[in-house]
Amino acid sequence: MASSTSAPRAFIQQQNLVEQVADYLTQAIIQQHFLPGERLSEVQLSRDLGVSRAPVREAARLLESRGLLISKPRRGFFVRALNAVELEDVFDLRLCLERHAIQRLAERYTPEAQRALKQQVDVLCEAAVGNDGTRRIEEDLQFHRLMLHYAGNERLLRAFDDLTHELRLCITLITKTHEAPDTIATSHFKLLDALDSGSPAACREAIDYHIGVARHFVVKGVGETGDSSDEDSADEDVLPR
Amino acid sequence: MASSTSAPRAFIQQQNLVEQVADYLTQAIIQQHFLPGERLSEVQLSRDLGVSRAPVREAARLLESRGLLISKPRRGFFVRALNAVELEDVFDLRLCLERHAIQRLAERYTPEAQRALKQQVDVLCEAAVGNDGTRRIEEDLQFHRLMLHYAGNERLLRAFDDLTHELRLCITLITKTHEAPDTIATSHFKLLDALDSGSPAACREAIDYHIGVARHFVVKGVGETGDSSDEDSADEDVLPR
DNA sequence: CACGGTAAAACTGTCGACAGTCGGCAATCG
DNA sequence: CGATTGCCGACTGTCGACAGTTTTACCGTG
Repeated sequence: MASSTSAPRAFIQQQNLVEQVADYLTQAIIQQHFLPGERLSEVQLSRDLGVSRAPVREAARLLESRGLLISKPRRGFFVRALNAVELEDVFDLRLCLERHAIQRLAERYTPEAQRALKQQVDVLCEAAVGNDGTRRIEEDLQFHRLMLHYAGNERLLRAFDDLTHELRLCITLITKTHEAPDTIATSHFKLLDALDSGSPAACREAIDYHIGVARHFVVKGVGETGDSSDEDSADEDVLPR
Repeated sequence: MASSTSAPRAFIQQQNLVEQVADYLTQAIIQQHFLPGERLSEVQLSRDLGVSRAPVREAARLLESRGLLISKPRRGFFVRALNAVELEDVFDLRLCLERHAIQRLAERYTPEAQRALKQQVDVLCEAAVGNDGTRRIEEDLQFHRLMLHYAGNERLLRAFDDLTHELRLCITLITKTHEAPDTIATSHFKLLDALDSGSPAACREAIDYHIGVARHFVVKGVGETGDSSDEDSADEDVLPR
């Protein structure tokens, strides 16, 4: 993380530097090369990546909007650290979005969507038996992303993507305490069955159960491994306008 | 804990240039000083505002994340233009968020929340009889923001705030075709009554009706005044990962 | 007169540099 | 010995400048 004499990424020469830096930072944060609460030095990063500070700053702003970083004035950018409450809020919002999405999807459940979702469940099951925890999570998220996609609301999908970025903040926690392979499979098959049935109530019940299980595992992981870091400012949110 | 007033917030020093430029740009876009689809020249803006291009670029990135601008590589930043479908999506997501919020709020409807909401409805009614269309919209949004706030999910509130930024893109359309004052009042009183009743079904019905009316007026406004602008690229969304 | 090509102008992406500010450390005082 | 104050280093915020690219305007040609 600090004092990286090692050349991190040599292939910084393809498209927008900003997006490349943003991708690098995202991966580095997800893989915990930068720990939650850690401060990111702009000059350090620009030196390591061999670019100027301007792209680094703009990429950091991008990640800030995605909830991966937070900026303190005159202090710099810090890796976001989710506490238990914030994590609960994330899962509550996810429940909100996916409930809505599965209802919309049930209204317009095309054979194409059905095929794509089934295929993704197969991929997920294949990944579930492997020991690559990160890939398991990614395929899981991809299934849900497909649901949101076929729900037919681009804006809803964007809100979900924003949320998954934050979810990836604690992806290492999830990989350690994830469900068993067969649990994952049955849990997703239930979603497919509910969609096939076309019953809104069944869909809602299935998604509620599904998110509830995921939330349970993540919260358990946070509780075991330790929560977020510093709580420097105990400022109560006095309803900003 | 000496001072009970607890105002350690030292406003003495204005914020950084980035936020100032962002605020200026936001207001300029809302007030249609920059038309939808119009390109924003960085050098022009920096000259006009008397700052360098760096803060302008960072502010533009910020607004891009809020959905007010879109950036095309090597082309620059353009004012976002919502077409009819995107607007429908925005209202669908708003319905999703507010349905969830009012359910959560009903579960924890404190006297404080009740008082604040009632007060805001009074303010809104007062604004509704005036002829300041923009303020009417802002007070309306503020009421809904209060609902989201007292729902107790910070992340949900942030998603709502992101959405309102996009809603403000076509605020001038809304001001022209907004509802009558008494309609606004009764519509919001129904929400309060539903919350007072504590019935989830009543809350859902009230918010569905409420959002539906708002959506109707906005879509009508778009249909009358004209939709979005250029559709240069007819790229079909091929399910990006 | 329409059209295509070329060159100039303008603009974005990126860089290095300077100034103001913040945090930490040490010297001084009670 | 502990607390306070001044200083120093490091860093962020901001700026002007350069290179590559896109747009535009002009000119020549069919």
